[in-house]
Amino acid sequence: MQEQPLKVLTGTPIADDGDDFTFCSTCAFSQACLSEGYDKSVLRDLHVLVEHVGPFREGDHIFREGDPFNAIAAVRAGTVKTYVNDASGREQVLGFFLPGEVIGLNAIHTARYPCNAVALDTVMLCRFSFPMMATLAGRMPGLQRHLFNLLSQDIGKASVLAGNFTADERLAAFIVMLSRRFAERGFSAHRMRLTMARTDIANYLRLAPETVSRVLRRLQDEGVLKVDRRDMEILKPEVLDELAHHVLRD
Amino acid sequence: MQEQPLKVLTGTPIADDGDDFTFCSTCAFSQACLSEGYDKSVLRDLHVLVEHVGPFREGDHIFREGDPFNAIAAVRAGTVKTYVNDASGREQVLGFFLPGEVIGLNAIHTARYPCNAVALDTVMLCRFSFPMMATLAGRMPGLQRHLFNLLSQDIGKASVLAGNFTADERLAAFIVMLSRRFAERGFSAHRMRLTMARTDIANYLRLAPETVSRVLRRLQDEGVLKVDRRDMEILKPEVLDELAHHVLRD
DNA sequence: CGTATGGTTGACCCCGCTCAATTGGTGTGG
DNA sequence: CCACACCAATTGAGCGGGGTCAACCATACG
Repeated sequence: MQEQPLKVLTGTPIADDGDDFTFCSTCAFSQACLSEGYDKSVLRDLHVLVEHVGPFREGDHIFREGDPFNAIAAVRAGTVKTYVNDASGREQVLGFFLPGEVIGLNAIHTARYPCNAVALDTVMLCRFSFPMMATLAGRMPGLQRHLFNLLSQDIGKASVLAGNFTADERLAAFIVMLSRRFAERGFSAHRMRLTMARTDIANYLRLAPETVSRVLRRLQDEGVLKVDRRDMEILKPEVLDELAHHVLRD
Repeated sequence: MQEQPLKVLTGTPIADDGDDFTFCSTCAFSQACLSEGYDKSVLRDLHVLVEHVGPFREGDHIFREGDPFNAIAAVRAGTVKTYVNDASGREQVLGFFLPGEVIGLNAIHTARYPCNAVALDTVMLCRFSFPMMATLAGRMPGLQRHLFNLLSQDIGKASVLAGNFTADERLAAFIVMLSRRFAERGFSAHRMRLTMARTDIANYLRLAPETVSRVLRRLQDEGVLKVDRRDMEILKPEVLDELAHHVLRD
């Protein structure tokens, strides 16, 4: 498999499309075949179960809680928010998924989606039929290992929510994580567009929207951030890292 | 495979031992072979990679953060606590594992254990070499599916910690979950022994030990619980369910 | 323009944390 | 068998971070 020329990624985070024998470069599954020396027929098997779907528009639901599960999906472009409605009917944000990340992994064991997924902007997806993928994984050790890795990785992901951290620490950790995830996919680590509303961030971090507002204001006053509406620039990453340190432990 | 006579389980939660062709009845893997009609040679393959280890005594470590990962383990008897040390060196309890539950699943993708595991009382384990298990899963779709299920199941497990719930709700949810997990394995749902210290419960729920104490006291005064040291009796399950309702959404 | 929606700012209050003292159960040595 | 120490658990007093409620502001859209 050939190395693809590194695309200069600016502006809207959108992954390149790949072709019949190459996955999108940011795709979570691209490494599954790179690591092993599979011939083209096997790769074709893997690609044949990939279905490009979308675009979804802001507010469109990708799946809803209780829907029968049959596929996981990698985000190609845009941001997906997952959430549930608690006993009182209030929304509880579970996570945000950026390009290259995989949604639906927590639906496997119940055969139904345990949460809702909604597009926060224009979203493109790669759907993978999970039964077919599992079958294929039986023949491709590399793919099986990759699936185990993806699943295992997600188990410890709730660290920002767990632990009783201060509002400052939570928000700092949230921003640092966003920054890292963007950087991993080749986007800027310092300038980013927050595709989610303040209320979503607050809800995700289990804070009041007012608190998020106040903390952002203070960080801006201290020259750590520059926030204009949904555009954010990180001016002093080291201050954020220091704050996030307690949450992220690194 | 024959149905085993249902053992009357009282007192100490300890799983029966199984034999060469039968898993311990409470084991998380017992269903992996029951569902499919595997012949005995395949079952022998599965059993041959099971290694009974223990006993571990109270305070013994089963693995430590950073240890190289090579095996997952099902708890046969006793309780295992997992925890990490945060940036300030303070302990952060991640979870408690009862007989029949599996530890080590979150270590797969890093190839190192991301947390510590310690025995809270006398603990017996079944170790499964993970590389061997993964290989075998390639030939046994039922086993592969079971592993996917176990992993998927664990992704959403942090619900008691996520969400900003009151101390009452958190503690009630904790007790209800413990009760259910004991009941699932055939132990009493109403009388249980708390193998973990108050400080561990508090730490796990992200509350101060004093708060746990006070809530338990109030629940006892209201006749919901009877607590004597580490022995707990649930007198009004419906009150606990009502409190836990917001956390567990059911 | 007027209206709607999301975001910001201010005033007040409550839940749960902190600090400190006390109890009680358990183990140990004389 | 008792005296003592040690640690977990409990109880009380006081306080502060962040939630709640309310008003205000700004941008987007008809």
